[in-house]
Amino acid sequence: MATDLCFRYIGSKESHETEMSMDPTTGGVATADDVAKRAGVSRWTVNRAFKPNASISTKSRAKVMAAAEELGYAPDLLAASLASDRSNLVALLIDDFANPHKLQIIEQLTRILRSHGWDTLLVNTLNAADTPSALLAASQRRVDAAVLIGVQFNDQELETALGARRVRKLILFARQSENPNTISICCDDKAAMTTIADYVVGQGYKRPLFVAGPQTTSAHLLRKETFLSRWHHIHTHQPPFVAVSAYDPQLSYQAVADHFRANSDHPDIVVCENDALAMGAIDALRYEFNLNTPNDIAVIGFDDVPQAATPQYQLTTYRQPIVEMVHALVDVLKGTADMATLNQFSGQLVVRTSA
Amino acid sequence: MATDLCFRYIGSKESHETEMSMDPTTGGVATADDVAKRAGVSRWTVNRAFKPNASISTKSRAKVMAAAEELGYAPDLLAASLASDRSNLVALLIDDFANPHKLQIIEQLTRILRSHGWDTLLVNTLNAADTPSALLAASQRRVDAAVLIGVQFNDQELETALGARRVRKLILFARQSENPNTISICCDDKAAMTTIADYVVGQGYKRPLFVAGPQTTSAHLLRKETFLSRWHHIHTHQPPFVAVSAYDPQLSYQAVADHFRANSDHPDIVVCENDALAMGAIDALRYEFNLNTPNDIAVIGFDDVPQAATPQYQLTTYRQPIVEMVHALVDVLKGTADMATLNQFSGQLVVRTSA
DNA sequence: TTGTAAGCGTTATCAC
DNA sequence: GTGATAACGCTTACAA
Repeated sequence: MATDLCFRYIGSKESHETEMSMDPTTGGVATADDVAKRAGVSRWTVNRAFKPNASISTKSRAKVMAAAEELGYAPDLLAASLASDRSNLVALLIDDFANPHKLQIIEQLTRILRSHGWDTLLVNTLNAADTPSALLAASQRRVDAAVLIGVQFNDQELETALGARRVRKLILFARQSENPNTISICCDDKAAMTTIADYVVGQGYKRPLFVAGPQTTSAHLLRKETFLSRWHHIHTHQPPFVAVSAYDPQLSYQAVADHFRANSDHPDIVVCENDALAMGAIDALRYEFNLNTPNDIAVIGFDDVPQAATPQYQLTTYRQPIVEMVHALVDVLKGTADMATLNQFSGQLVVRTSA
Repeated sequence: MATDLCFRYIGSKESHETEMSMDPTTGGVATADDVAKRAGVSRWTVNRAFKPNASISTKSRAKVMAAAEELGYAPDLLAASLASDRSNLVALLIDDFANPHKLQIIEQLTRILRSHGWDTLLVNTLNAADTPSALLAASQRRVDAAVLIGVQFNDQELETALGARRVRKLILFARQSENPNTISICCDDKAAMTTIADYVVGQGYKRPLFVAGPQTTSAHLLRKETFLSRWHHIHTHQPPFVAVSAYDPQLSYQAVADHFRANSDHPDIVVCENDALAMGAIDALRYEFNLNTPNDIAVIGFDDVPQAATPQYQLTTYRQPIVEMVHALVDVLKGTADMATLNQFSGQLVVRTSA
């Protein structure tokens, strides 16, 4: 039920101290009407002047732009959204600021969306139960789409939240989902993880340990399953794995340390679901057991976060084509995307010295 | 001039594939009018029902809420903003996603603002010249305030951008500025750095090297100046320093390495303007000169980012009271802030093993 | 406590 | 190519 969702409202007027300056000639902010009057044209013409390919004479446009410049006019996107039913606003839902990869995504997403005319509403979702509420908040701003970046959510709740209000497009970025109401923009995780598994086999490692992240039902990575089944396919046995409840290096540190303490037959390689976990693993091995990569043990990650390239990690990892994926998101927003290839991106293995 | 600013507009209608479900009874999304009709009250009463302390009978409110629930109604914040001239939207301008401290700020800011009813527009400003354009974009969304997090900007351009459009409040977060049009919410940098300087002196270090960030004119930290003058005050000589063009560990790595190679009389402590620089410095010392903290050399930072606590850094640093500062921001937004204390926050020295 | 009417600044439609 | 007029969904008086 949507009963417990927290509605946003806009409160009553309050005193505004430290207001910024406004145009004194109009007593407020210039509107298209002001510009129209000054330029001696209709409001609609002013409007047209601000549209890239509207049918308007260059002379009219010049007049309008000159008047707009003098008045400091810029179109009000709020009013435009209200009238047009499109906001050029995208909500970004994110629940984990500790994972450097999410940040790379945010950075590219905000940058590229802005260059294409979309603004970004950043919504910090606290946990899976909070996602519907965040989605509702976004819908109240009439976002053109909501993009979930590895956000934990519950299909059932999502369904309710979606049905209740309009969220035009629900996009899962860098995650796969079978939910038919969502659009996934992601790598072919199976292919990627198979590449890694084959690399591990090819390098002659024999005793892998897999470190997995949260085992969610809704938007999972297929990385663990793929690696384990691929390994099983080749070596006819399933390697051990540990799973942590968040992509947090500290949790990985702890889990790996625990595993090594509990098992005397140490792995020769630790394969991690992503770099955040891999970095925690490397730290644990180094500071708890004095095992260093690559001499004593190997570690492999996924994502190629900036820290992966630093001297203390030199992490072998898999890089997703984030920029391409964001461009695909822009296509989705424009409605020009090829839906068939959206979850088929492929990246590349970046071989450093850790494995 | 504002001539080169890039105006946003909202383009013409396009086909919407993959649309989400809408309420079939109305053929679209429920409005306050629909709810009013269903509940048998006026639109205004519906409105009141969604305001926390409006004068409305509990019976009316219950009727309205029941109807709203059935129809899946939630107030449209776009229309509300347009009508009320307040958006409950805050723009967050950020230009550096590599600095972990910025991320801590983003996380707290988005979380706390949301819990107080404000949504966050995240604007990725590419560089100092881009800030006015970002500010304009924000103003076109009628944001209640723009918050700059350590964004590089040029006072002159800012002035023009502000004059041209309404940005009600321009807030500098974790930065000081003399610009009278801005509100600074920050630590008392002088007091903080004096604490650090006195600690360094007290621990008996004799030959500090200071690593500073970009030397901007508009929103500077007083850290370098404070440390150098404090040291001069005590030891009657000014220690050497290096400055890098961004708070990037890699740049710090390079600058520190260069300094150590160029000067044979090595420092006994490296004092850094923040943790990002400090981590780069530690890496450089370790991997270029095999100098480890704290035995061979000491390093001290500022910010207490999460990585500062990891085993490879164990960084002594200064923690700012981010959460308190964000609450102060909320007060500023509400108009209830005590403007006199906004740039007087004080944090605490976190002593670990690096110095 | 509740209802009515007039905006808010755009876009969409359709004439000219 | 250009201009009137009606939405868009809400808030803000003010009246009942």
